[in-house]
Amino acid sequence: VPRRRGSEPLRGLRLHGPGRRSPRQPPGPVTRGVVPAGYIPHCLAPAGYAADKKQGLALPPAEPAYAPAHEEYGDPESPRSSFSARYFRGEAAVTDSYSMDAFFITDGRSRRRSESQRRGSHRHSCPECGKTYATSSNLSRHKQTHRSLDSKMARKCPTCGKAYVSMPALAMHVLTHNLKHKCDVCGKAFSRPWLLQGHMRSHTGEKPFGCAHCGKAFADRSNLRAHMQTHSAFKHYKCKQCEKTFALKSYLNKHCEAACFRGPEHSCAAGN
DNA sequence: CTGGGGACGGGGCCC
DNA sequence: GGGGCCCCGTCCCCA
Repeated sequence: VPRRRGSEPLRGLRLHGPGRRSPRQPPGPVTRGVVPAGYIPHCLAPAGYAADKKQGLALPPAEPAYAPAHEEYGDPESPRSSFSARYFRGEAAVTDSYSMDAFFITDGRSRRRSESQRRGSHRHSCPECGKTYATSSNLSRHKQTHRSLDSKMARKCPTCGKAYVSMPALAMHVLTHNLKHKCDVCGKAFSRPWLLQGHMRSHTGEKPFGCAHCGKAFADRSNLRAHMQTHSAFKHYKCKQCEKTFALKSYLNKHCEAACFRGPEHSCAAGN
């Protein structure tokens, strides 16, 4: 039995963020994930991938765990950067499990990205923030995110009135009102097929994402990522008020909200 | 109050 | 332009 439901009202003030909405939706086809060519097996295990389902969760032998040694998380906002560099230089271990290295540095997209970069393909960069994109079309979409909400280009969701300056973001949001993908077990419905896919794991108990360090498995990749951080001895998020440090940004946020800073007028920015 | 984990929406990117 | 997929961040619950 799931402990919580998306339909629960939001509790009190949050630092920021969209909050949760509650999906209820009709059935729809659940698209199977397809493992893109070049995917690294140990890092993307596959929610709902046929091969995996057959095998169930088979955690690979724990590799020499990760060395606690990833203090080179220089930027807490982007803990993967140095890993990526090492990986692509061939210095990071490649294993069959979700080791710290493997988990943080590799995913299909980053590999594809790096290959295209090796090929020297031209990147289109955003003049405002410097982010680069493979195509001018992708850059054009991205530029929309820099528009002001006051912009004439801003559009509102016809259902809830929420305003968006980015049309792809609006399109995505509109989908959240169209809950086509319904769980056959509990009836909960989702706007996107992969959300249902993830939800189904709460019924099946399938946990494709395993930690190579302790063997614990997770149904959600994001949760494994957070779990991996709990293995780290390094706490990169520091409270500017009391200087306590935390392994996860969410812990710091929670601390700021509950302990050092009370009330919306305070901000407890993550330092490091 | 902290740490850990389940769940899921938004944004980004590729095809 | 749309679909599919993934990461990130957040909300919430519980020990």
